Amino acid sequence: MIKRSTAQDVAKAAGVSPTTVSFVLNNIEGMRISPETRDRVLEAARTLNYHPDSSAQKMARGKTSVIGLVLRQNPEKAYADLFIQDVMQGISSVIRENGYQLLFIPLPPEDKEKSYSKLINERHVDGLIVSGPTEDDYELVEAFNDGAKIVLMGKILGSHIPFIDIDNQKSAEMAVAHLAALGHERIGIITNAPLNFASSKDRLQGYRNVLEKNDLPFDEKLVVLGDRTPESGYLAIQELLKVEPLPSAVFIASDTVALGAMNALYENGIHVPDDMAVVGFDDIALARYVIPPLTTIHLPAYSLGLGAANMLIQQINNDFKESSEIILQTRLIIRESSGRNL
Amino acid sequence: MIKRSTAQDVAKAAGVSPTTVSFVLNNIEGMRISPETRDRVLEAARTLNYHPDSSAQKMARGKTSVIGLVLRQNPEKAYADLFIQDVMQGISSVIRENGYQLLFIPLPPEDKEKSYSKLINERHVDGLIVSGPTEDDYELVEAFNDGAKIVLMGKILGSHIPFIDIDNQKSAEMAVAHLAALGHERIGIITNAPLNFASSKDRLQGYRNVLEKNDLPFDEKLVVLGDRTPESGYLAIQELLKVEPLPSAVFIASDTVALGAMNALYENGIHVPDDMAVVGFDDIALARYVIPPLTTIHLPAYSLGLGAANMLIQQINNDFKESSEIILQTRLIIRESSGRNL
DNA sequence: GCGCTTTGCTAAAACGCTTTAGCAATATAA
DNA sequence: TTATATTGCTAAAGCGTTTTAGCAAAGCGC
Repeated sequence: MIKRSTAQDVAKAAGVSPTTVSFVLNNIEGMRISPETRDRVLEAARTLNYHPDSSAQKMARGKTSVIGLVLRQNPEKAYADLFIQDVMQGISSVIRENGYQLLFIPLPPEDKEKSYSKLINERHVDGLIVSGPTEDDYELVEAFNDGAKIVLMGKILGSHIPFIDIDNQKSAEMAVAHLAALGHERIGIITNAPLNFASSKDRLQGYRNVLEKNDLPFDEKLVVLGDRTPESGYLAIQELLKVEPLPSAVFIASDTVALGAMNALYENGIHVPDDMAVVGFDDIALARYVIPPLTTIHLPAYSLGLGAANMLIQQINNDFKESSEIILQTRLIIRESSGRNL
Repeated sequence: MIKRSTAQDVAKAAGVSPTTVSFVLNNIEGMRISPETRDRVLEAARTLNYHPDSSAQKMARGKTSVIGLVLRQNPEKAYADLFIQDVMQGISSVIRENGYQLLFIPLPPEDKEKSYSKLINERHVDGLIVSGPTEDDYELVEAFNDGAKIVLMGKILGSHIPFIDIDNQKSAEMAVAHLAALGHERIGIITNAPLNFASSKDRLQGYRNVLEKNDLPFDEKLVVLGDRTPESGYLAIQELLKVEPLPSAVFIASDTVALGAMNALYENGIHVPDDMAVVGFDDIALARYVIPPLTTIHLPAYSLGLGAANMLIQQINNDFKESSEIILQTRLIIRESSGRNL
């Protein structure tokens, strides 16, 4: 194993001090370095294949240049929810630009041992983007109050943690209103996740609002909980199929869950949209390729990631340009799974 | 912002030296610490909410406890290939157990600026799992020869880098042989990725082998390149539909690509499997939920991730139990998309 | 009471960088 | 010519750990 070369080595090779090496390599302004010296250092660094040790830099500079994306889910499910992929793309794009790296952190909700402060205190990360926080994440609030740099995707009521989110309630209303407008009077719902997630609760509320506005009765039996995976949708829709009388449409508050549900419908010989209209939520990349293509709510996942990363970096730099509470617009994408007027 | 507490602070609070703090907290054997002192240190650490600074530990210990998963793809596509999700799960499970963390590193093939050695030399990571290396990744070989700890998922011919892989050629043979056995005589192929990826090339070779074995002619027009995404499949299948005479079956060497292709078939009113039989590759979680459910080659993605992580950790510890070349078994999963005998 | 071992702890160096303060040499101004 | 500014660099401290070497006190055998 060839030994890594250090700033010392470069300094010696170039006949200067490590200080000068640091100045040259970091392009420090205001430090006068003659062009010849600069070239010599650069040359030495290149021939020695020098790369500064990031840990040493962290120590010296007091920052890590790593930001963490924490997914408040089991590791098994963390990667299952497809919309997170677009989010990651958005985050990646700004992060790279600013010289940060992304650390991926699945953090199961039941993991209660001071995980956030651990993450931050151990200086693994400069800041955190937390996706899908639960409603009662006291530890997160505490960490933020202790000075941790945090941006939420979603929100925690009553906290002052900056967040970027969509209007889940209004978006769900759009989805269900579409179904109602098509003439459906008995509409089921499969939630995206358990109800301790704010997004689930809000989407369910949106569903109820539309029923009320259209004088449709609310039937608890038509509410089934999903849990982010196709599997959960596959199971959930079976529950719905047991209900009498059968709904003619279902709003599934997650495309990923909807994929599983649609398969179960197919297996049961129930045709979408003729026998059962379906509207999803998220507009994952695959939604357009499902058979039949899925009517859904377009959630600007890429922008969500982009915005969150921007907010976080601003926060880290104590440089607040934008508002610390951003709500992004969604829109209804009508494809085939919702069918036509009854 | 409440100041982070350091080992110094704990030492002072417990009335001992930082050395003792370190001994207690790391449970160093052979160092005699009285139970009372130990308790005092532990107590102080708890009340001060002490967490060791990971960078400082890295410096002192010379290791980072982070391993990198590098995806040899554009960041845009890195998350699109769904099978990688299962791989990540497998990796995560061993990594957690061993106290490592996962750093996610999309590394575009065109990114030629010494990226691997940069990663390793900057000490961001202790080791690397490289997914889908291209055939001619000299830099990777060089990094390995320089002592970097690397495990490949896939392989590079002629290098001695440990790898874990499947037999792509044989697996593709299974897929195409299934189609041939059903009576198809004109079978197309959409590759999973461009042909500079070893897996693509091998799968194509498997396809050719079966044609030959069954005395079926090889027609270049029936070979279209996919590129890991549903979009690429959507486009690729249209190429195939222009060919005269039309194939009656197609082997799509990636389920993710197949999803897009199947949608295009649907849009063109071509029924799967009656008008066109389809066999995929990977057996992503969704394959079972596609309509119609996808016949495919089950690739043990989880085990792949698990095995790779294990091999890497052994390599890091210079503790070679298992072989450094592992081939995992695949199997054909027959669902509906391949249909019945013609 | 003398040497020897064991116990329980600590001092100090090391890891590889950044950054502040400052110094010598040269250039400029008066 | 002397005072002052500028240029081009470096010494050394500091970041928060781990770890090696070693020291004082206590215990033990004789």
